[in-house]
Amino acid sequence: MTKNISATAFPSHEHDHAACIAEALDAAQQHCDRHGLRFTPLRRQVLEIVWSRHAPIGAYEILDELRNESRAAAPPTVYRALEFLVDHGFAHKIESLNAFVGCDRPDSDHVGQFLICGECHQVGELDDPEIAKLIAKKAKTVGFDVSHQTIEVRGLCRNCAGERHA
Amino acid sequence: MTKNISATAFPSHEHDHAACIAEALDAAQQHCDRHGLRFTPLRRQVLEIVWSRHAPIGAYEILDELRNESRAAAPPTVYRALEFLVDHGFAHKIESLNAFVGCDRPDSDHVGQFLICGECHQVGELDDPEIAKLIAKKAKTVGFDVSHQTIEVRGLCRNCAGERHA
DNA sequence: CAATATATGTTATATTATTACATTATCGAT
DNA sequence: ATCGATAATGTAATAATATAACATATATTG
Repeated sequence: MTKNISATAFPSHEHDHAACIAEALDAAQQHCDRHGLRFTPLRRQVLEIVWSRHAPIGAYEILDELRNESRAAAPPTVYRALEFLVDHGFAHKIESLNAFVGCDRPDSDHVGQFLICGECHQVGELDDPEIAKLIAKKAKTVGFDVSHQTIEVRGLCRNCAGERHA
Repeated sequence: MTKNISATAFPSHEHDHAACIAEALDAAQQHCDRHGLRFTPLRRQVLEIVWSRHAPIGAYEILDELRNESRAAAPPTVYRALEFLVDHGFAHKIESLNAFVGCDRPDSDHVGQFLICGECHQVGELDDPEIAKLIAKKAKTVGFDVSHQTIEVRGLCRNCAGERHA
């Protein structure tokens, strides 16, 4: 049984946030080095902003952050960086929120299966091949050939469910 | 084995379009009658526009249609009608397209599992409880309690696959 | 170092969605 | 029937999200 949720999903409130951001940036850096991709200062900065919150962040919030960090920025600045990050698996877009989350497994060519907590708004990522396969199989029964899946699930995460009962 | 894709999904190019719209409108009317909902002329008109295309339609395209049909209309006109239609299951929003499709099974409290053809842009709706259950089960393994699922799948429908080979 | 390709800056605008408030239509009780 | 309450629609303004088009700068390659 492989671990099927990322380590950073629904972290406890006490987790070492700085360290987990650093890890994600390192992973991205290494991936880019290995694949001849240009992890430019802008792209790194945007990824850092995305990771600085363990929850989806909108493009215009990122834009505000960039400007706070005194970088010249306009919407295309952000959207282009996000396009790079999403294309290479460093981040995902959550369609139902028009917002973006970091992904710490750039290597795996996974379908993102996102668990979005309605309480803390954090997002966990399942990467379960069984789900993907079942959907592809069911689609096939009606003659549909799947190329990409968008799966976004709302609900309550373990941390928040615990707090409700406390 | 229950039929798990709606009759109107990926209809052949020769299907009786007028009849299938009429059916959907009738079904909506009956559902509203039975549940004390007000199927007003505006709501009917918007639903008819949504159904007039077997593919997702954007709110502003609906707005244009309404104006063509010489009804006073502004964005809230459309969004409010859509809210009603979506709330009661007569239509669904496709999050990844910011667009809306008709649903011909208002009664069933189903999760929509949408098959979006990249070629003809039509949308089929799976309503497969196995998929929904598997996702809920997998989420549970990481302590996540599911309340709603958004599932949107891209690919190629049977009709279009056939035409490619023809 | 020149030529090319890639990335970013900048302005403008397109697209999608909501807020706020006025008006009209419908429903229920008298 | 009509009054009052509720729900639906009209209307104007604006917010939020995303892209197009073109200029400039930075990196890569020969």
